Amino acid sequence: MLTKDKIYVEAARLFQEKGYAAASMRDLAERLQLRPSSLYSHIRSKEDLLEKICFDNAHRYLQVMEDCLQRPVSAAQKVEQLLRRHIRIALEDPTSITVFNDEWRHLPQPLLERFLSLRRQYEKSFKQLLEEAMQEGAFKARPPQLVLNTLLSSLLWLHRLAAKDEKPDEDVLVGLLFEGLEG
Amino acid sequence: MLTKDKIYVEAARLFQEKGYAAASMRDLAERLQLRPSSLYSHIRSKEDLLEKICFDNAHRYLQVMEDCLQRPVSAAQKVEQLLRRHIRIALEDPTSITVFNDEWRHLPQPLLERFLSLRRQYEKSFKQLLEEAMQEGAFKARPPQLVLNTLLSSLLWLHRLAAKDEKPDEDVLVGLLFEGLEG
DNA sequence: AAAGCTTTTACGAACGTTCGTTCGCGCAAA
DNA sequence: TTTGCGCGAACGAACGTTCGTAAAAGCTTT
Repeated sequence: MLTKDKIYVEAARLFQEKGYAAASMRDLAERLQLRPSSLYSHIRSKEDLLEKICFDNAHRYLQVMEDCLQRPVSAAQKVEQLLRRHIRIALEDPTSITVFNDEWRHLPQPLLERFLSLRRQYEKSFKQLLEEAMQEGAFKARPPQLVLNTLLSSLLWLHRLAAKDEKPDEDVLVGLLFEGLEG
Repeated sequence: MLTKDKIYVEAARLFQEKGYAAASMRDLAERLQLRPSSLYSHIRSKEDLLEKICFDNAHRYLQVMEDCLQRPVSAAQKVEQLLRRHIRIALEDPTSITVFNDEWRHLPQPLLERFLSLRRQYEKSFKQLLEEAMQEGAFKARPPQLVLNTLLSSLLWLHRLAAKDEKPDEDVLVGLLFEGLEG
C-alpha cells in the first residue's frame, strides 16, 4: 500500500478518535512510524486530509443516491434501497463516515460552502423521493421535512454504534425504519 | 448577571460554534470584552468550563428521567412525557445541549469515565422503560436496543435543527416518533 | 550488469504562531 | 483596610509547516 494512502487511512482514524482540531500531525506521524516532516513529502497540509475525506464520502453518498433514483422501481422501493446502501456504508466504513459526519465544519472556506452545497443537494433529492413515495400512498408519515430529519438522524447515528461494535442487523433496522414510514 | 455566569453561557456558545478544541480562551475573553487573563479571576481552567456544561446537562436529563419514571401513569405515557421534555430541552437550549452532546469526549479522565457512567445509567433507564411499554403491548416496534438508538438519535439530532432555526413542532414530532413505536 | 542521472522519500532542525495559564500590579468597592 | 476584579506581560508547551540534506529507488544509457 502506498504511503500516501496509509496516511489518509490513519488520518481518518485519528480524526475520528480525537476530532480534527485536537488531532496533531505529530500524532499522525507517530502512528505511521514517521517523523512529522516526512508527512509533507506525500501531502500538502492537514486541511487537505480533511478535505479529501469529507469530499470523497460526500461523492460516495451522492453516487448512491444517483444509482437508487434511476432504478426502474417504485419510489418506496427506491427509499428502501437507499436506506440499505446507507446502512451498509455506515456499518462497513464507520471511520471515514464519522469524519464526514462530524468534522466537516473545520473545512476552511470556500471548501466549507462547497461541501454544504453538496449536502443540501443530497437532502433535497432525498426529500423529493420521500414526497414521491407519499404521493404514491406508500408512506403515511408526515411532514416530509421532519421524516427526512428523523431518517437522516438515525442513518448518521449508525457509525457511532458501529464504532462501539454494536452493529445492528440491516434487515431489522430497515424494517423498523419502514414501519415508522408506513404508519 | 454575574460575570462568572456570563462566562459559562458564552463558553457554551463558543464551544458550540467552533468545537471545544478549536475554541480558544482568547476568543472567549474577546466576546466578553475581557482580557484573557481576567477570565481566571472567575474560573479555574478551560476544562472546568467543559466539565460544568457537560455535567449540568447530564444531571438535567437524569432529573427529567426520574420525574417521568415516578409518575403514576402507564409506561407508554411515561415514554411520551419523556420525549416531550427531551424535545423541549433540546429546542429551548440547543447551545448547551450541543456541547453536552458533541464535546464531552474532550473531558479529561477521570471525568470522562464518570460522564459516560451517567450516560449509560440514563440509557439503561430509558431501555427498561421501553421494554415495560412493550410488555404492556403499547409498542410493537422491536428490538428495544434498536428502538432506543433510533429514538435517541432523533432526540439528540434536534439541537442541530434548533441551531438552524428549523424547530419542528413538538406535537407533530411526538406523533411521528410514537407512530413508529406503535407499529 | 554497471554506471550515471533523476525523482522520490525520510529526516533533523528550526521557523513563527498560537495555545492555556500565571504572576504581580493597580484600582475600586466594601 | 481588606477583598475582588481587570489588566499587561510573559512563560513554557504544542502547533502546522518549511528547509536543506542525504539516502533510497527507479530509469536510462552504456
